[in-house]
Amino acid sequence: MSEDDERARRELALLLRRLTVELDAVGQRFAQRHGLNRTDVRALVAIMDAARRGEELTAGRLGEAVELRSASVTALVDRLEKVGHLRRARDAEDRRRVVLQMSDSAMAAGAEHFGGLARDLSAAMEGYTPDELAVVRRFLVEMTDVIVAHARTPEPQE
Amino acid sequence: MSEDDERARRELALLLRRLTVELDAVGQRFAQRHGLNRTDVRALVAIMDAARRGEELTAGRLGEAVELRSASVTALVDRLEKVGHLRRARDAEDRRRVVLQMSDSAMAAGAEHFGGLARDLSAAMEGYTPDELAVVRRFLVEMTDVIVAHARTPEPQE
DNA sequence: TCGAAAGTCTCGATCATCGAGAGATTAGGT
DNA sequence: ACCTAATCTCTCGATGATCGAGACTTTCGA
Repeated sequence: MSEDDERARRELALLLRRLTVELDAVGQRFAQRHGLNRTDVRALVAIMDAARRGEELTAGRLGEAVELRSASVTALVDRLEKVGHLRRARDAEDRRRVVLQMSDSAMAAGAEHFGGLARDLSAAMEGYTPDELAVVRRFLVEMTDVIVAHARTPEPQE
Repeated sequence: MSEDDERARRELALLLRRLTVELDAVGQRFAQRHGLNRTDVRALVAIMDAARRGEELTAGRLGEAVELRSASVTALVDRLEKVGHLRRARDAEDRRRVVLQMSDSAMAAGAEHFGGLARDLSAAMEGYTPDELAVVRRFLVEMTDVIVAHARTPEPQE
């Protein structure tokens, strides 16, 4: 393997990092625009993702999704409910549970912001052949696997 | 364009998001392992990046890098200095400035954690031809451009 | 039916961040 | 050489996000 190859691979790794930074900034922008913080946005996204799967999140499941303790979830839901982005509803089947229902306006705002990005990304992908997209797909899957291994694996001892 | 193409593109967008989530988790893991928070890690990474460019960061520039006000930077540097990850030094040329010098141990820990990931990513990229990597590179650059446009652009009015 | 478990909430404490402003140093115009 | 304005960092007090401990309600299982 040549040094140029090595440099090219290093550059790709940096591109991946840059992409994550900028994608984070998209959420950050949504947060600022709506007077929310990072956690609030993550929560709304988690609820939207669940809704797209046809599920409703309970407070507890939301806490798992955004990695917060129950006390913090209560405060989080209080914040979002106060500004009208969602409302609590007792689960009829298990009255201990609180299911979170996103308001139509919040759902629309989220779709506007993040859906618009998805559209633009999809449009930009039209400049690639199916074979090229397949290569990209394989690349992203493999890199994600490597990253996941690093995020979950114990520090190597040497 | 077929529906399969559309679905493939949507899946790629989701893969990009998943990758960012997992890459974030890598930093999160470093934070937990060293008793730091997200901001602290971002700060150390910024200082390491600068060091790789042969620069030293001042308190003010670090604040720009991690988007904190000066009061918060002072607190941040206090935290990192207290645990020995860096030390303050007055800039000899401009004595208003405080230059931040990362300790060798912190630098080593960062290189271990993030450098290891970079190595593994690079190794995983050996399974691709130069042409394939060129396609991936073009893809990442273009997608990042689209994302940046979305992070900086005003909301479209419709 | 009764005790344990699950789900959420309340309360008080802790910590990260900020705005306002102080203090020190440098830059620029005269 | 001055003097003012600008720059850089820090201090202080306030605000807000998060947490642990524990209370309360509801469900589950023996």
